[in-house]
Amino acid sequence: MVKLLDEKDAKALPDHIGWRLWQASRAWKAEFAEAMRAAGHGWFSEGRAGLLGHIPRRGTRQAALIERMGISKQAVQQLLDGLEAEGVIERTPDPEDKRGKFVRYTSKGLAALDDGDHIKIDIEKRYRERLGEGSFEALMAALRGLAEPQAS
Amino acid sequence: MVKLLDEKDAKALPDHIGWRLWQASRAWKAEFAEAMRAAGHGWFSEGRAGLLGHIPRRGTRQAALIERMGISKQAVQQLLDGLEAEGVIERTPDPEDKRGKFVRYTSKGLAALDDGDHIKIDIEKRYRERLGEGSFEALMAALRGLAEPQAS
DNA sequence: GCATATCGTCAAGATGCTTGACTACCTTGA
DNA sequence: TCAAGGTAGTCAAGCATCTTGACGATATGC
Repeated sequence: MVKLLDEKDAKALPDHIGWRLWQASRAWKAEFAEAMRAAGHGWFSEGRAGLLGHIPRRGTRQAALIERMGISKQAVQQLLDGLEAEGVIERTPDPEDKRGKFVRYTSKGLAALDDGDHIKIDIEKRYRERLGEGSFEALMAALRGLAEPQAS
Repeated sequence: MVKLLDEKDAKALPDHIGWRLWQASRAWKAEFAEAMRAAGHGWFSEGRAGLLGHIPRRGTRQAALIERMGISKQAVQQLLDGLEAEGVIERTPDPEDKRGKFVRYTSKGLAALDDGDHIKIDIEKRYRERLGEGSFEALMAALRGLAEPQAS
C-alpha cells in the first residue's frame, strides 16, 4: 500500500493561507458535527450548522435570517423546513408584520444548543492545549482582524 | 433599510474559533473564486478548487487523486468529467497500469493554474497588509500547528 | 492459474444550493 | 386615499456535488 501515495505527490500539498484556513475550518466542522451526532443529535449536519449559528436563542424574524445568511431565501427556507420537520425549530406568524414569520427554537432545539456550546468549549480547550495560550490568542486576534470590514 | 438588521441580532453573532475559521475560509474562497472568474476562467468553482489543489502540474494518476481527496472515487470522477468537458484537464491511459488513467492539465488548465498562483499571492499580500507581518505569520503558524497530526 | 484486490465506470439517489414565478402584505407618495 | 412598487414567504424546477451499489477489466499474491 505504500506505493499508492508516492513521495513527490505528497510534497505537492499546498501551504498558502487559503488552503490552511480551509483545512482548519473543515477539521473543526467535522469534529463538531461528529460530537453533536454522538450526543444524540442525529439530525445535525454541517450544512445546518451555519443556519443555526444565525438564530439567537430568543428567536429571530425569518427575513433577518435570510439577510444574514448571505444565501437565497429559498435555500434558507428549505433548511428551515428540514429543521422544523425534525422538531428543532418552529415558525410562528410575526405579530408585527403579517407577511413575516418568526423563527424560534423548540425545547429540543434549545437542548441541542446547550450541548453544542459545551462541545465548542471542549474543542476550543483542546485547541488551546495544542497551540498554547499565546498562539491560540494570536490566532483568534488575526481571524477577528480578517473579519472586520475593510477600511480602504 | 436600517430596520432590517436590528441591533440585538447583530450582537448575537458568535465569536468562537470554529465560527471564525469558517468565516475566514469562506471569505477567502469567495475572493479567490471571484478573481478567477474575473480572469476569464468562468468554469472555475469552489467545488472544483479542492480537486485542482490535488493535481500537481506534472499530472497524477487518478487513483492517487482519489486517495488524497478523501471523498468517493465516483465524486472525483464526476469532478474530472466536468473539468475534462471544459478542456481544463485530460485523461490518458496509464502506460504502467492498464486499469489506470493518468490525469494531466491541458495548456488551458496550466494557464489557469498560473493565474491562480498570482491571485493567491495577491490575496495573501492584502492579508499581510491588513494584519501586519507579525500577526499574519502568527496566524499561519497557528494554522500549521492545528494541521499537524495529534500527538496524544 | 486462480482467488482476491484495485481501477475506473455506470446508475440512481440525497443534499444543499440556485433562479423564476407567484401570492400576500406593507410602505410610499401624488 | 389609493395605486404603484417593494418586501416576505412559498412552490416548482433544475444544477452541482456528493453518496452507495453494482459491474467489467486488469493486477497481484500465493
